[in-house]
Amino acid sequence: MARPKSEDKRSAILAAATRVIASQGLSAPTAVVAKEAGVSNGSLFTYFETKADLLNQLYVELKTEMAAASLDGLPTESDIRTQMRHVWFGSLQWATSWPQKRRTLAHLAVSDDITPQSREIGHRTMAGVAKLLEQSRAKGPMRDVPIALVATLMTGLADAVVDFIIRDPANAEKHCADSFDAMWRMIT
Amino acid sequence: MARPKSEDKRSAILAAATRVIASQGLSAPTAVVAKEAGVSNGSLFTYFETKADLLNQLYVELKTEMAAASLDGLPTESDIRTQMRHVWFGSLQWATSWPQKRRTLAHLAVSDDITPQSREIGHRTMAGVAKLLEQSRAKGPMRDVPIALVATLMTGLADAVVDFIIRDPANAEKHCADSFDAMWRMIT
Amino acid sequence: MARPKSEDKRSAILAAATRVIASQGLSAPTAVVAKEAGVSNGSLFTYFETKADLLNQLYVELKTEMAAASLDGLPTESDIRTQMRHVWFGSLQWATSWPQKRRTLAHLAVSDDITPQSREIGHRTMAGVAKLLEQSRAKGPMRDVPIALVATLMTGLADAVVDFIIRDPANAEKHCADSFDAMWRMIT
Amino acid sequence: MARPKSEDKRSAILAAATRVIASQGLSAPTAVVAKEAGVSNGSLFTYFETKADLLNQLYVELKTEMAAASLDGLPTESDIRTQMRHVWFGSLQWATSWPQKRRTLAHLAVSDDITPQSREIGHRTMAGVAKLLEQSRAKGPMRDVPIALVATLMTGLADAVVDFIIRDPANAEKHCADSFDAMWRMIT
DNA sequence: AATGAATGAGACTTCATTCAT
DNA sequence: TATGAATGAAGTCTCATTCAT
Repeated sequence: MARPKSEDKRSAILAAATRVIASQGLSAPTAVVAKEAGVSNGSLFTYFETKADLLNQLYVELKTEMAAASLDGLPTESDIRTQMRHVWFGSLQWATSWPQKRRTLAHLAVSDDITPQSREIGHRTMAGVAKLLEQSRAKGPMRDVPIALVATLMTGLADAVVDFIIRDPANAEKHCADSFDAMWRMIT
Repeated sequence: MARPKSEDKRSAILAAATRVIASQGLSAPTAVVAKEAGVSNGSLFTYFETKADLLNQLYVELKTEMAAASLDGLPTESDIRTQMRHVWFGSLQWATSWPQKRRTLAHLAVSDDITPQSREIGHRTMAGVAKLLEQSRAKGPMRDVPIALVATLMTGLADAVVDFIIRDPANAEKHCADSFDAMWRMIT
Repeated sequence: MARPKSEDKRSAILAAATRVIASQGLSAPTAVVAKEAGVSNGSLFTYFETKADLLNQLYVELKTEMAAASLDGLPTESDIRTQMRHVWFGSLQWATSWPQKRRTLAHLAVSDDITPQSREIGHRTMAGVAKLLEQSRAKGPMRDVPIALVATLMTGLADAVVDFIIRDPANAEKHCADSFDAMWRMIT
Repeated sequence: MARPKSEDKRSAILAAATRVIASQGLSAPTAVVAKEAGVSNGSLFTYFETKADLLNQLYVELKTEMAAASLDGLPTESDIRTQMRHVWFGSLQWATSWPQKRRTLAHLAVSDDITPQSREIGHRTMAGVAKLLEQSRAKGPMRDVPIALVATLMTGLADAVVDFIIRDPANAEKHCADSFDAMWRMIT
């Protein structure tokens, strides 16, 4: 209860959790996370009530960060395709630059500990992207397809490319471009 | 002589594991799986040496079943698009008909317990689909993109649709059609 | 119930148990003993009702064998010292020739599974030696010490030498002689 | 800060283990040891990493205690025989005063869980006795016998007497004296 | 009689969470 | 507030013994 004293410590724990979960999976003990964060066993629980709570907050944090990376510096004056390309490259770049964050996020995304509320928040961070997407497909072949399906398809595509790039980082740039073209063909 | 190891029991355990993991996740206790299968705690371990072993065998089994569903009844005489459509509908249908299997497979796919060997086997079951894919994109805009990337994108797309359909099964048929069209635009 | 059919199988199990216990200790699973004996899991229990039963029978068998080795070829016409020396060398030789038997016997000797009855039987196999011992100390300094104590001391000495010889087998013969002299000084 | 690891609790666990192992053997469950120590199941493992670790520490502790009992109050100014007699009575007295410790030590001594390191440490605690022994036999009939063998013989003798005394404690004093005389005859 | 699958009690150990310091 | 020892429920796996074949 009450805001914990040190925001640094909170961040340290979240960062440690990211690293530990990336390498050990969600079953990583909280004790290991605490040690990695340079914090005591018990302190972790003054910052996060339960392990599930930690996981949820981490999920939201990573989702938010990813969204920010996609939208940062968006050329709002340019045409839709250019903006979309910016988003596509931004999010892929984030994911491939921070493989641990991306890996941990992937673990979290399938966890039963993540509440619908957290998922909803995560979803909302992507609102900006969703609007772009809406405009992109407005006059294309998917104009009558539920937007939710379109979004799902795009996300699925993006996830797949990231997986691929992580395994073959040498040609990241080209894979980004190729996949963007594919995605664009799909919705326009 | 002596009671032979019963194939029925092995199947019962795998089926039980599918159900239990779908609802409780990978951390489901082996004891629960055993009880659900109507088998004693210890018996599970005469059929599967360790829990990880059970998980791996289940993974291969489900992957194989899914591949079989996609390729079953493939109209080999028809044109590529028709065949591809058959595969697309087949695999989506399997996934939506057996939501528990699909959900469990999704859990298994991200588990650290699944060995590279198992993944390799799972991969190979999709060889038939891979060939079709190769032909599909041969003359399209992705002709110079690595086939592995194309396959990854398609799989990502399919996974995404399945997730979507599971949440909105009422319009499964339509979502299938829409997503197939999207996919086809992407590669041709 | 009823005598089991094959005496060979019984022996095979006892021999296997000797080997397995020597290397794995008393906690060796009965299943391992059975496999080592080339017999099925369940068959072991038609020859020995329980694991404890197997252990007890093995104890008696080994004790008996050791006693036989000591007394075999005893020069009953010679003087006491010569006979005693024969026994001493005989039993040490057995113990050093069959280190596994000796090791297993040592394990069994401290086990809580060995019943007083079995120990009594084991004790009795040494009766011949006891009589010799009785005569040896009759006129010596230990003539008024309880014979049981004398026997205990002698056994303790013998055990100790065997341990020593097993660790330094090269000079077995000399250690035998030295220790016999020591023992003889002790009781005469 | 925080509750410090309590030396009392560690001792309580070791003492409980001594009692429990004396009566149930080495297969005594850690849960029983914990309960006997008035400590929770899990706490045992904050003091001892594994059961084997507990066993090893207990072994070293008991060995050390026994050595201390033998050497405590050694009349270093007296002649060798007197000193040796002091040691002999001291160690026998310890063993007969603490039958549970002695019994547990006997169990531990034959356990495969005791590491060579622990045995080495145990061995070293007896260094003081070894020196005395060396002097004792210097001019006697065993002067050319390896000292290690002499030590082994003596230990074997002592162990045997203890076993005997435990079964017949009434005449402990006399058995001590008799066995010491026997031992002394042996080495001088 | 022989086989080996079936059983289920329990063993050791881990770990989220609490609480004394 | 920070610490880390304390807790005990729970998990995986083992194994003596039984029993269907």
